[in-house]
Amino acid sequence: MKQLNSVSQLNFGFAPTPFGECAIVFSEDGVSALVFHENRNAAITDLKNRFYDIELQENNAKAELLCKQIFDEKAKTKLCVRGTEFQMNVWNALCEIPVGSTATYAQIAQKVGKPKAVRAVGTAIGANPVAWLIPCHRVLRTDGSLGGYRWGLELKVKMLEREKKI
DNA sequence: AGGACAACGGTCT
DNA sequence: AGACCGTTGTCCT
Repeated sequence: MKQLNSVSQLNFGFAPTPFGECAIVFSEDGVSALVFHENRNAAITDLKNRFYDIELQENNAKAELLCKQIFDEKAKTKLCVRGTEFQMNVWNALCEIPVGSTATYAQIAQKVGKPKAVRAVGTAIGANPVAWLIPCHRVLRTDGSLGGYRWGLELKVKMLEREKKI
């Protein structure tokens, strides 16, 4: 996955998904954010926070096309995100969890070469900017319980169930 | 099965 | 420097 470096402008828009409406931020280089929200204002606040230094241009038509591609087809979507080196490592590790299976926070910590940084892995996963595409929902606690989810545990469960069927 | 708790490491203020 | 966290292992009841 690519690192988003200094750009002045990105596209964003709202679009329907099987899990409710999402807000998505994107460019030629790939998806920079995909978030769920209670209402559009909350989404905008969230995104302005993440991209405080970048101008966001609304383009819902493009956003809908992109989401169709993401959730209908199984084509791989390019990613272009911003994060610390540690976070990038963690997110890359998440992308290696196969569809339909799960991993634990401890396993991810192991994978990024910092077996004791479990707690930090948790926060890094929580900072994931791109729901679904970076499959942070596939990470559970070591004891098998759900752990947390930034956009609500209910959504985490829905995503896991949908993947089970594929 | 479930609660309390210390230790852990990255990130934010 | 201190606090916050999508955790974990251990030690309880």
